[in-house]
Amino acid sequence: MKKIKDSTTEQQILEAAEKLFYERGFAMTHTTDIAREVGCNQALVHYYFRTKEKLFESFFKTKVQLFISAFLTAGNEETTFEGKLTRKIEAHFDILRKNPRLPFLLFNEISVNPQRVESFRANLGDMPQLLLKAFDNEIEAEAKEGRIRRIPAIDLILTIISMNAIMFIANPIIKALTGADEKEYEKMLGRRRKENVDAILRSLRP
Amino acid sequence: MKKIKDSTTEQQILEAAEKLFYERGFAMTHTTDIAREVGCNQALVHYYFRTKEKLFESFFKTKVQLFISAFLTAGNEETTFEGKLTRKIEAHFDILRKNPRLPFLLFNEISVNPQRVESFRANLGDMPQLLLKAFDNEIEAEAKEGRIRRIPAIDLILTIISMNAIMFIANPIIKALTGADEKEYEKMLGRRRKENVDAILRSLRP
DNA sequence: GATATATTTAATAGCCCTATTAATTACGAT
DNA sequence: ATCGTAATTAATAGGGCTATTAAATATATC
Repeated sequence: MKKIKDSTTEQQILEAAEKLFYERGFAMTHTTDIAREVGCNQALVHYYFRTKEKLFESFFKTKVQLFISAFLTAGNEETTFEGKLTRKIEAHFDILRKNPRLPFLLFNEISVNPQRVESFRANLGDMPQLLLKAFDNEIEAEAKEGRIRRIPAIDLILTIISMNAIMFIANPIIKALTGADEKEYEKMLGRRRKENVDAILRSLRP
Repeated sequence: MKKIKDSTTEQQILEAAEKLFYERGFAMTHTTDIAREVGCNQALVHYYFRTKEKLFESFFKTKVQLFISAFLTAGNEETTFEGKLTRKIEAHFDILRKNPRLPFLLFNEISVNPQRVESFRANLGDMPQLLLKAFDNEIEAEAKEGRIRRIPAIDLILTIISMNAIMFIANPIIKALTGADEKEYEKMLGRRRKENVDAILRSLRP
């Protein structure tokens, strides 16, 4: 009666949708494109996901969680503040490297369609506020020891996100400005990963 | 025979287009929307600009120049490296504040439609390369004096762009994460403007 | 193997969007 | 006032996209 295992088709559709949403965003990805990508009939896309909007959301939600969780999990095994922070920055960078189009899509779709912030908020609850408070405390403790200057946690987080994300968001512009090809760009990425950690740690010195 | 002065209509269309392109991007802005915004017939949009694509380009070009020129003009009256850099960072931030949707649209449209990089490149020629080289020299001179550490100019510029732009690109997400309203957000912006200069200068210390 | 259910397809309704065309009005020059 | 050009409009062709429907095929269950 019931499907035991996800037949591969539904999964395929989701994957094709992911690829195309990444490449073109929501508005410019059509259900016909998705079907063509999978090699199935366009009606199937609607059969499984009803509407394009619902398909997008089911893709979007999992990605939002992925994007956020980088900060939460990484670096907790480290003992020093500097060690923890370094690992968090690196982990964030690495997840972006694996999903280079993700930050862009995130910012884009939320901008164009502000209601999506709700799905965002619903997924996270008040975790952000708690996280910020905890982070503020850590900073305060470290500052009390005189090892770093005081800075609001939100500013530090924004700095990390922005410095890491820019390489992926601005990828085509950077290539155009610098004339770098794909290979050189990869090298830049490796350098930038170190540079970001370095610059951020320096910027925190008292 | 010839139009002496741009009749206001063409200008109005361009302005309405600008507003809507900022709000919704290219794909989701329709010529009918633009006409409605202006209060004119939709055919007029095509009468003046032929196609939606051409209309977009004529808006896009001027904006690209605006975006770039911030770096070139600002701070040249200052004498010290630190003074110059500070002014450049601030000027860049201020231009973004006046055009909060600009970086986003820039990144977005170039991502979705990579051919636009050409219009980008055509507008700028090899200015970027020259600029980078000049900046590299300034950094080297300053580093030789022991006042800052060595860093590739491209990294420094990317840091500036990313740290400044993030507040505008991620506006809705930041509001969602922090729960800030418009007023609080404005305050954050003011603080962030200072913080960016501060953090960047610190990150350069030897 | 018969029957029920799940999957897939073909066809299409209905909508909205871009761009064009042909007709109308406004306006400047002589 | 008239003629010519510019500006504007109404109407619509033509195309593409989403979503639905009804029919066909595959798959599981008994």
